[in-house]
Amino acid sequence: MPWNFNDNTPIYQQIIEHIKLSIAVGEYNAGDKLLPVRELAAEAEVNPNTMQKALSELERDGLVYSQRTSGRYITDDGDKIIKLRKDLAEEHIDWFLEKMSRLGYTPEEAVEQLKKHINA
Amino acid sequence: MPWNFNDNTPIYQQIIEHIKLSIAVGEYNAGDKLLPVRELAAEAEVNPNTMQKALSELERDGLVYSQRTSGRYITDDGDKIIKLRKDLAEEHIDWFLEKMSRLGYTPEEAVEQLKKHINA
DNA sequence: ATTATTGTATTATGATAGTAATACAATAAT
DNA sequence: ATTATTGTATTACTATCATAATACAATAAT
Repeated sequence: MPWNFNDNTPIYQQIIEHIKLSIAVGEYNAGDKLLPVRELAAEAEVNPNTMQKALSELERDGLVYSQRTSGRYITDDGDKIIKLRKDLAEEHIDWFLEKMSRLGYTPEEAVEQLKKHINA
Repeated sequence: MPWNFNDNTPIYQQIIEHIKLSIAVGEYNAGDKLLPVRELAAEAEVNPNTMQKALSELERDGLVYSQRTSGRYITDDGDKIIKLRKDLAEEHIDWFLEKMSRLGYTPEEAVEQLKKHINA
């Protein structure tokens, strides 16, 4: 699968988001083994260093961990994954309400606009 | 007023958003005269070129126009300003639904989560 | 014990983007 | 006509990023 990047954001950050999302929606499960950095890099068609950079950050977040030569794994903590999805949703919600608020919409009005948009 | 910037996004883009927002919510009115680039730059504490770059883009969007030495003005087209606010809201809605969709939430579920968040 | 596979670290290079410094151009004001 | 004020253009500096090439480190597999 050729990963899809846009030009505005650094690739390594897009990789981070991509993998986070994959974890959050269950494309990876707790404890799953990841492909080696070099293979992931080949698959995404980026330099191994770029992939490594992204993975390192995911490791700092505790979403993956690596075992020296055995490979790299998704966290074994299933709750963490559930929390991840909730946190991401929460972020989007906060962001949306914040933006709408700055435009002068109350939370209730924001919901209203959202509904209107969906039923159209 | 010291403008408030974060570090992730280019300053000139943040300026664009800032001014767009000011126009959209009526802090500027159609036809209003803007301060000179240099003064705006001083006020925002950025380099004049950075301010200029932002203003140029707003000009391409037709939200402001400049008259050689007399200065720079907000568009005279009031409808355009009304449309701007709607468009911005629309953008945020689309963005929100898109992000939630990728997390596996249907539009209806997204609304539900949003409501839940507000009543908490 | 040796080898292959994996992650990690180092250093360098080229490209791009953002910012900055400065000079130029046009015209309103005097 | 001159000057001050404004927008605009040019050029250069700097930081970040992506890539690349290589080397190193650890351990599972043999």
